[in-house]
Amino acid sequence: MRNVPTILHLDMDAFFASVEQASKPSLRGKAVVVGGLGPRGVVATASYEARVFGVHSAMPMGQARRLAPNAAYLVPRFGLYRSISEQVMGLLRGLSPLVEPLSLDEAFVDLEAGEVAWDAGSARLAGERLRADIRAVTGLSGSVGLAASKMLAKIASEQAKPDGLVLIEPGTERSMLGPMSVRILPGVGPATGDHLRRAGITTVDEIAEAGEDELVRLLGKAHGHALYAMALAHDERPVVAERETKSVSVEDTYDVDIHDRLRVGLEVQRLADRCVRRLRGAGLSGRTIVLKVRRYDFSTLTRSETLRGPTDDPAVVREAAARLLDSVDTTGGVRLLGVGVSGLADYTQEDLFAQAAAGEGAAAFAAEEEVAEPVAEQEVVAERRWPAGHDVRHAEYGHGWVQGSGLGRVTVRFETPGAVGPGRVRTFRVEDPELEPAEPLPLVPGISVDGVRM
DNA sequence: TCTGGGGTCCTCCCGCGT
DNA sequence: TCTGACGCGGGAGGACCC
Repeated sequence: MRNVPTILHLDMDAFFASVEQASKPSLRGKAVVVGGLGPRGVVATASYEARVFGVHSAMPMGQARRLAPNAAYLVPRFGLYRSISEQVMGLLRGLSPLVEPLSLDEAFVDLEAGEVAWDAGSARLAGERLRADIRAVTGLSGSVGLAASKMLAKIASEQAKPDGLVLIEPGTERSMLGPMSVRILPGVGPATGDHLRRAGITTVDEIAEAGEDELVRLLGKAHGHALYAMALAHDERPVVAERETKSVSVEDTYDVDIHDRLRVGLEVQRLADRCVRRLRGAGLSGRTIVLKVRRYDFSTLTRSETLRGPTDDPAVVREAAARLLDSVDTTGGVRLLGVGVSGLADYTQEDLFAQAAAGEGAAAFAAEEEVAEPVAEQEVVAERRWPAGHDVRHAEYGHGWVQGSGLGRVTVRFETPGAVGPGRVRTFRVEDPELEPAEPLPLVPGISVDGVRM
């Protein structure tokens, strides 16, 4: 392990919620919850104001609404988050060629490889400058951790939150880590945490004291060795810029369990098509088709089938998924269905025969894009057409966003990211011809969401 | 109170070939 | 010829992460 704190971990603060607050002045300083709004939705991100009420990620939406009934509840806008994420990742790549994104809002950077830092002082300077640049370009805050390894840099950024920077001086990591809960180590979740607790191990120091053999006995080879090393603050994992995709999958949780076997079959076909579209979009094909079924009682099972060669043919994936479904008992109803493809190969490695076969059905397949769903209820139509939080434009009142919809009405607040105070609120009929969906506006005036100066 | 979606990695089991 | 060890691919499930 290097002995200088030149690995940087960036974690954007409450990313989705912060983006929404930046684009909607009336929500600044308010509790904001972003996530699925259906009956089975969960919280993706809660603003710090909402966390005060006990709302946190992965919490069922219903529970969040009871805890914070007056918070703003919004549907995620991944397109917008992705474009802002790209701006941030661009800034990171300006520091070093070794940038490893972990998600839209997190990344590791090897500052030494970028020759922007060689000791604690220069690393801290680079980190503070980065935080200032992120704020200037996106208007958002990010927290930075600096340490001599990935694990410690990540722990440091956690401690730095929100809107801070923490640097762990080499030589101090064992004494810092020792008294902390085992749960701060990467790879220790609820199950492993319980497992260790039953063995009388609750702190990082106790892992080190237990010894490597005992850990391997408790948790198995790979996990035991890795955890013991982490507890001693040994982590040699390099920052890796390019990581190849290993699988592509899509899944849907249904608002109401599906009992009709025919309908289950149709949904599986739709998911297979969506999965193939994503696969092709990434220029990939794969050999193993996976069907995932979550039943009414939340028990989850997967069935898979490995083909003789890789495919990106929708018909082949549909048929495999249908065969797999034949082996699953769905009586009692299903709450989730998913289709995935793994064992990926580059599309270009596809043999010519398979490509020719794929070509035949391609036109028909492309035409099937987004088949209209047979939706009965007016409410659902309104919510689909005017999702809470999405941008709209009105011929007379200008740019705004949907506060809510229902009973044939849609309520819009007219304001833009640059405005100082909250904007006016108006309600319209859902079919109002003067109202139309709109693209998000840039968060920082003069800098578009694509990062281009205007 | 009732649990998303998209991934990764690990373990265990089984059958097969050597 | 029988048996076992072993490696490997495939299949299922589980834990974890954001």
